[in-house]
Amino acid sequence: MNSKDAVIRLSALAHDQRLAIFRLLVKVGPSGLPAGEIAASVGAAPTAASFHLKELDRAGLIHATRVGRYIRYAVHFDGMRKLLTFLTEDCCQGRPELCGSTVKNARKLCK
Amino acid sequence: MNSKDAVIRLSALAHDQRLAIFRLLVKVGPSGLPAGEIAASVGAAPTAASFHLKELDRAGLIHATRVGRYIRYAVHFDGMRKLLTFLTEDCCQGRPELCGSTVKNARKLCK
DNA sequence: TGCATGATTCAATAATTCTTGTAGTGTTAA
DNA sequence: TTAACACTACAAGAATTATTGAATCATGCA
Repeated sequence: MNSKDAVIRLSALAHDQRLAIFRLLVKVGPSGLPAGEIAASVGAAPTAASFHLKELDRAGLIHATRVGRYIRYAVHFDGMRKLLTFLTEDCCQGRPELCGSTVKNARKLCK
Repeated sequence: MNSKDAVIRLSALAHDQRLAIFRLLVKVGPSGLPAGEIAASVGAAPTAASFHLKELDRAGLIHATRVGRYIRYAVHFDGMRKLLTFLTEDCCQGRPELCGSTVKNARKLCK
């Protein structure tokens, strides 16, 4: 994970509908959802949803799998994890007591 | 933490120099650094650094404190934590085993 | 007060990203 | 093979964001 990839991922998430799509897929888990269902859930036109799904895919945050005439999208958990790790790397010079409640709460992620 | 705030924070981080500033401040911890030192560290002009610091501040990711004629910036750890939590909320419907290595590794955040 | 230093604000241009509609591709089933 | 469906690709105008230098503000000290 380098800075350029992180910026691409953060840019992908820095959009209302894309963030909603990402969070929806995080909730759903590895099984994912077809594009049409995603579009309906976040209230986006199919053409817009397709565009945003492509952006998230390109950023390495989700991945697509064709199943018959549907295309299912699911979160790319490793891509998400690497981004989160990159953001907090070497936090407080490895002295977690300096972060206050950050450590304790970060441990609750995806609990 | 709502979607709009999250998008503002993600947009703030989705920039090469701002991401570098943020990660630098995460490493440094609560004591922070003066604006000039931050600018020099990330190779930005003072005027550009000031602009980016303001963006990060406005997003609630860092905060400023004047100390004599210096202005020190430090990470706003609670703002960072809330963003990370928002991104992974209700992950896999509360069934962490579905995430694979995500849980285990998320726990290493800010270790 | 007057000056040097650290940092910010402003304004104009350049660059990127968003939005929307239309056309097109791939797949299923009659 | 033809029709219907799910989804994607492309293009153009609109809107937002980045960059830069000059001017300005705030503080400390002689």
